[in-house]
Amino acid sequence: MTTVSDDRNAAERNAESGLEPGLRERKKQQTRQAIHEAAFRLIDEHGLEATTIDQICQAAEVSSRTFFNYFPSKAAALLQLPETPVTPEARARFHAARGGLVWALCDVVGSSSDGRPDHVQMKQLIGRHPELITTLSSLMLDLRAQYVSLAAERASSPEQAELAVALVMAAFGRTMHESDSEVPLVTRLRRIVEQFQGALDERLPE
Amino acid sequence: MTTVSDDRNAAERNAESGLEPGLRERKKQQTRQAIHEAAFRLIDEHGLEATTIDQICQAAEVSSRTFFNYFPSKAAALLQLPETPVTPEARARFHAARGGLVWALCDVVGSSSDGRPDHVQMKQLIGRHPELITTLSSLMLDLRAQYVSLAAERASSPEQAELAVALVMAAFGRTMHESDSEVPLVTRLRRIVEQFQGALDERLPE
DNA sequence: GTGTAATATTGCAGCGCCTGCAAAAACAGC
DNA sequence: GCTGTTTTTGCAGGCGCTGCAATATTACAC
Repeated sequence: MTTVSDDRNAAERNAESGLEPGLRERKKQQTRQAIHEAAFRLIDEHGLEATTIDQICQAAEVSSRTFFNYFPSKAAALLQLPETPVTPEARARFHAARGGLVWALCDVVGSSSDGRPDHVQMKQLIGRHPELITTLSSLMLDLRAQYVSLAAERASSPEQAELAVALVMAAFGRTMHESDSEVPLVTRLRRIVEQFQGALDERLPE
Repeated sequence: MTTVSDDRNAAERNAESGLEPGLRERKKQQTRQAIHEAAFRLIDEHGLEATTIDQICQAAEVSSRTFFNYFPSKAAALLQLPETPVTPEARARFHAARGGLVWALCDVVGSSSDGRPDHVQMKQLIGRHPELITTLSSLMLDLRAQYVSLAAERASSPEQAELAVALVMAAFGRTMHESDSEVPLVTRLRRIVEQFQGALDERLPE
């Protein structure tokens, strides 16, 4: 029988009590980071297709089975997308943002990606390997769903929420093709949305 | 040694001389169609993930190796995207279209899909299985490239061509979520692009 | 320190997707 | 029928990914 009186696991109790993470948690983060870095280095060197998961595991010194305990796929280990990009702060900023729904979404999407510690290296990697763009967009599908439900909080209809997200995600895809990594993503997103505007107003249909 | 005097194969010689296709060619089309129909029926019934390629082959009465002689993947057999959606007629219509670049692209993209013999059934299938939308968009990537080069023929810059295609493809993705299959795709594309316009003009940024 | 529960890592067996290669079958033209 | 071409098929195998059970490691109470 167990000695603890509740049904929460150690990690939850730890997070709730605000204590520093124990050895176990530190090792997990360390393993996760080792896998990610090995994936990054090898894929940057040989490409996504040419790099096998076994090679990554060998470089990270873990078994291939452990790899899948941390990431569901090779691309996930490389890109390491946040599980919940819509943080409470992002949600607050979204509701406080001035301008239309699309522009508010640019803020959220842009800052969630800019906030990553290695976002500069990621941009450079994607710049060197354009084929990763399609991989990225397919991995972003569940993130996209979160953006849709966020957008629905300000949209007049669910359709309008999906419409706005579709626009911003299309703009996000375009930002990947640009090479100037020093400009913050939010700015670049807004620029592209403005270009969308220009393209649509170019000439009205008959 | 061979009895023909040139290095072209039978199919090319046939197409060039305009003769009716022989038994060999007819059987190929027949096999292709059998695989496609089996894939369509089984996936519609059990879903994309739950249907294995071996099941499709069994239903189509071909070996699994033959399957891959016709289609590179399960989804490709189901959707059977045209290899060249930009026909000469589509190109002519594109250049003759009035209105801006985006609107002209709507014509091409819309008609290339509406022209399919089974486009009504495909729409209904996608309506019943929304998860196919992501599969479809990843398969459309090379088609997208063709649209980009087509757009470049009328665009003032390559960037503008890619921008316009990104917009139209985003609109195309939205059309998949609608259920009214009787309205032609071109019309629905234009409607969504107009909604894009409205969403962007909703309120200008500060 | 020791014992026990919780958690992480690993090996293994296995399914499914997909490819190259070479043999066998089917077709085309004479 | 015979021959060359094309298609089909079987086979071997790599790779991605998952479930399961055994093992090793950490956490905690005593």
